[in-house]
Amino acid sequence: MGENEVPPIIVWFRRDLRLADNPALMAAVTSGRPVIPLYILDETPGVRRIGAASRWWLDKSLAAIAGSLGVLGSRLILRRGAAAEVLEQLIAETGAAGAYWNRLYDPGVVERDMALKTTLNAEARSFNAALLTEPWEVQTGAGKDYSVFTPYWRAARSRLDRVEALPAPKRLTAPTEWPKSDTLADWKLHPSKPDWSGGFDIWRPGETGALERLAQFLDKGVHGYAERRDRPDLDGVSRLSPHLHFGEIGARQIWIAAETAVATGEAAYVDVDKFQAELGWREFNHHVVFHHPRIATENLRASFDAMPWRKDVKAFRAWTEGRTGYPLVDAGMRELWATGYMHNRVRMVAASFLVKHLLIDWREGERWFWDTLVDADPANNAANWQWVAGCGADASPWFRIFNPIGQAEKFDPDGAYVHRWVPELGTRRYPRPIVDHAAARARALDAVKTGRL
DNA sequence: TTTTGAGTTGTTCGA
DNA sequence: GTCGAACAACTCAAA
Repeated sequence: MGENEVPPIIVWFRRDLRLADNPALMAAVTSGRPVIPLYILDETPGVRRIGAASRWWLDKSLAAIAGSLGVLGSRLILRRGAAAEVLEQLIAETGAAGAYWNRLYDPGVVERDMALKTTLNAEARSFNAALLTEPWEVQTGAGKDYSVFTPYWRAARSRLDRVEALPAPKRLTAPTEWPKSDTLADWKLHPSKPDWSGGFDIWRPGETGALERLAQFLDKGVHGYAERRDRPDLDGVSRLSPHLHFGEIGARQIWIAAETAVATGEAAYVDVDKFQAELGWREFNHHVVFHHPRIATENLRASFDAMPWRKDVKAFRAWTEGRTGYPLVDAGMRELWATGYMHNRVRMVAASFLVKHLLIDWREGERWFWDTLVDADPANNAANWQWVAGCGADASPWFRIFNPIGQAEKFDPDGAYVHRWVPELGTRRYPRPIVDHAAARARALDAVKTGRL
């Protein structure tokens, strides 16, 4: 680097793969310095590796953000390795004055980033891009973290009178010389031998796809969302979760768009509160995971440590492959396998079935979802599995056991969803139930009762 | 400190 | 078919 050159700022992209409402990027741009956008395929010990479906998504999302940066006269530098080493190396190579990033809140990542703040040989700055309210900003009257949703959301909501989002930068100054980069193809994020991603073509990863999805959802109207969101046979949910997970769109942008649509009366909104509360659950889950980092591996309620989980490889396999003989469960598991997604209502039923009907440890289900969901998220996935299992942050009566037949009748009344994913239903090829519902229910109630003593 | 009210998403039984 | 109660008592958050 020549003596007269201005030292650049590295913008370390992580799960914030967007240009709009990206405070780290905006801070780098407004510093007036050249900007080096970076993505690291992180191999830091203690940081959980992403699953196969997430790798598929990441591949497309990185291509999208690289393309958008290209339009602004910039690039995305790709490197792999332990994040700290990669950053130090790149700072040394480029003489960067700073490294900016947007904060994450999950186990391993928080420690990694905190350490970087003191060890990096450059100005390290972090920002909030992901959440409406960061985990430490909301506290109970006693100054503690919340573990019940309703009071948490009441407190968090009251802070959200004026939510603002940043625009996308118009232009990025390039460094005089670009550092070396891997190619996306080098990383082999897209599956091969076999390429199982045929059913994933329903998705459009990337910032543009995310904004389109939001517009589409708001356009149809959240009207009736409170009811329609429970119907897997209808197009009643936003399907923004993977976009949100990868930060292709931010919670603030969604919040503002929902508020604006209500204010301008573009659609008949009766259920916007319900939709916003779903963002609230995401906020709450991040709050919980920040204060309880071992949530993916340890019961939040220690009383569940005594639960007599069954080891049942055959049953677990039947569950993963959608061969339990319970149509709604099987449809959900097949939708997941085919598309990397499962409707929320069906997730609850399928997860409840694994934990309560099969008495298989929720952690096994959590790991399966981690690998197969395109929206697999350290906070949401772990917190929701614990919630279903009954050991989660929010007190839920232990006797709440979903009836997979009753749920199907209620939420898929014409069987459209079930028939779509289980076409052989009603023929001899469809398996008989691997457990009897009434017997399994009785067994689960007994196990929880005795296991808790 | 003690008390009090309340808590995402359910199921089954019997009247 | 509909409706209310029982399930079994716990924990949290705020007053």
